[in-house]
Amino acid sequence: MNDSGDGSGRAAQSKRADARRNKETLLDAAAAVFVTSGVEAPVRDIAAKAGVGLGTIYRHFPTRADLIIAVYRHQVEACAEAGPALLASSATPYGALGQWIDLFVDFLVTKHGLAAVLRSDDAGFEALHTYFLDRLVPVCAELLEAAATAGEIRSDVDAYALMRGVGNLCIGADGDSRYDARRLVELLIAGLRRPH
Amino acid sequence: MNDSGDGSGRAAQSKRADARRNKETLLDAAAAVFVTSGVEAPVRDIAAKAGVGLGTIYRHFPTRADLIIAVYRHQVEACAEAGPALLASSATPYGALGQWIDLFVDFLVTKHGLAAVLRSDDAGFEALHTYFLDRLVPVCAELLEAAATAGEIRSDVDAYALMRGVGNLCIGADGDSRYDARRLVELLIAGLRRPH
DNA sequence: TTGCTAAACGGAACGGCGTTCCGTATCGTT
DNA sequence: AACGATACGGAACGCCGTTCCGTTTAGCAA
Repeated sequence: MNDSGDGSGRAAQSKRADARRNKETLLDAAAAVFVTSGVEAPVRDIAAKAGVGLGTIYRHFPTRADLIIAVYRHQVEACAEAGPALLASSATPYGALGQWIDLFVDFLVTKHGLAAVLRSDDAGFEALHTYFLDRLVPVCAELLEAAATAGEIRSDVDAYALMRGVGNLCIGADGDSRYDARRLVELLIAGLRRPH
Repeated sequence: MNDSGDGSGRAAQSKRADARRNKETLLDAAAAVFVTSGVEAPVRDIAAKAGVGLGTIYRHFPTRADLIIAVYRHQVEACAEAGPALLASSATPYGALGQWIDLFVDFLVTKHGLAAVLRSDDAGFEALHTYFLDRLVPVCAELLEAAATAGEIRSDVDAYALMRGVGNLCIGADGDSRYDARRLVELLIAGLRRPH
């Protein structure tokens, strides 16, 4: 859980030193470019910022999706791990669910354009969809189940669909002051409450 | 409110006959291609289907957005006009709102990829955003206000944001059987209910 | 230090896209 | 029949993600 994420035993020191250095440089450059130009910034911009050629970027990250995943891996992990923690520390499962969704929404909304590439259609980003959903859907499912068991929400809500929906609601949240994604997600979550 | 939509008096018969014919051919071809390949189909495909050159398509429709608008204009108008009708015929304003949103969602979900280009970011489709929103937001606002006045829903819901949210929820609804946009929109609308 | 090879590099090149531009063909009027 | 004005077609442009391959370099062995 430290260096490059493939987690094969000790360390992936098998690579050449310049390769490892370039990978780090690339990750830093990508993170910087994503902040200023958004996640959909041209690959060439990232390569230029890092001072490497295009071949280098594609050798380390076979597709743009892989680069995005690598840049945000830590934050996704943190979000995933926050789920059980919130469930343990909150007064009610529904409260934990709300706080966890807030975390996820904050994450998406502060990453210019990330929600847009996370969206359901758009082939070519399957790796990204898969990673986000594989990691977060189970966490969401656990929270939903706890809240449903406690009788706080409907019991027929699908975690996968909910995550996609929340992600979709976050699209275009920046650059449009009249569109408040957080508010809409709040309403959506409010809509989960068990009708009585 | 009949022929080509610019509404300047009698008719835009000032154009040459072949030009008018090509415009119709183009609209039909675009509609057909949108059904089979989605709204984001390459412009070249539409030109080929219509049997015209690229220049022709761009002379009639300066940008892809204009073509999409022209193709769906009738249905958007119908949706807009259904608003007041539903308000008059429904038992409660909230019921009318729900039915109207259903209409909008059905429209979006059955047009492969339309919701995706309607989304908030993505410059280059402003004309499309503007048309949809200018036409539908006032209708939505009227329904929201009626429901709020009747005390059925919160009174601090912005029509613009709601329309964008509903549109966003419809993104990627086709091609993913695990994602049920209609259901999520239902939940969002349920979340509008006044907390008591 | 030198020599060598596998590893890694850079960037030209490819295919696809939306859009522009202009030489050519056609319409419809005189 | 002749002649603008109008409209047409498609080559060409610029941008994109991605691929490919000739060149460079790290790291090791002699």
